[in-house]
Amino acid sequence: MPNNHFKRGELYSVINGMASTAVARRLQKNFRQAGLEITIEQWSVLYHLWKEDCLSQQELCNRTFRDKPSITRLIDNLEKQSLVKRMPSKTDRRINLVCLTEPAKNLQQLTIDLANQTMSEALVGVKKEDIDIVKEVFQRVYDNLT
Amino acid sequence: MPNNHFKRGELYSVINGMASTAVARRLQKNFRQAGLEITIEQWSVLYHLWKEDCLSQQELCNRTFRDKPSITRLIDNLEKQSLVKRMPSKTDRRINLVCLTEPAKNLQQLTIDLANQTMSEALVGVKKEDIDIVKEVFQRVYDNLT
DNA sequence: TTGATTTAGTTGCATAACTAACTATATGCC
DNA sequence: GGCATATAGTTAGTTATGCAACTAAATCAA
Repeated sequence: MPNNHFKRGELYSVINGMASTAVARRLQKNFRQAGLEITIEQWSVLYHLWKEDCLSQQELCNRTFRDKPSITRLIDNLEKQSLVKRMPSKTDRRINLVCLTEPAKNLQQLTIDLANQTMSEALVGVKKEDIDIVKEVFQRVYDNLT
Repeated sequence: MPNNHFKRGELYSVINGMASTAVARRLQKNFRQAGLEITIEQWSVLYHLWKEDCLSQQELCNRTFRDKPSITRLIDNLEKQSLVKRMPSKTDRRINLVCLTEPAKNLQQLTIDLANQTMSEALVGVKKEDIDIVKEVFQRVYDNLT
């Protein structure tokens, strides 16, 4: 018997990421209000570079769950804004290392604060245990499909 | 004290809809393998029309959580594929009623089956109670932000 | 009735996604 | 060494999203 616990009307909203879309839109809005010109997608790349700088584009694909063309263009746009720089790898000439510039390094704290604030707004009235369950389910779904 | 129960590394995946993106990608793949040419976004419009045919574009905006330009273009593309037809409302000349064509009506059962099958694959090993909690959290997050 | 406001929908512009096809470099095998 | 294969990244084409500015029709109020 299939595991169809989502009713039809709800199925759709899961697939289309109703809740996560709403969170992303709010964060984008909060970025704009703070005078930040970056998109959520650009931020997600910077986010991984703040954790570990100078990753290859392929590594950014893995960590952001994006394909190669998407990363190519995100890096293009981030480079236009002088937030990252492509550096050729010294050991493998196929590889570009994507490194943060000084201005990008300075954005880290502000954007993390805005992201935390956005999640706080989103999670008002949600119990910690339930959040843990959501995280587990997300991970399980992701693992089931990849 | 802020409600930051998501740790940093997980925060991002919620905002970018890691899990729901994976589900959407799998469903798109299943559509393609079944020979269906429609996108997930187009399907989400058809989905609401199967529940209730001949909705206005504004009503489709509300039900699919999309803005007006997005719906305009989704309808444009669905019309190109002869899956829907814009019909002028008889009582309000500003309104287009978006109605299903016969070919679109025939797609309903197949796509619902594929969607259910996809959700089954995604939800292997996930408890029904946990799914209910996810749904509640999603709704709460959505309500908090809109 | 007319003039302001609201509502429904469209268009233009920028960014981003996926697929497929491509180039260039590295690796592995004979 | 030389050829097949795998890996890193780019480009082109289509679809979709968000925002701002726009047109047309309906509504509301003086």
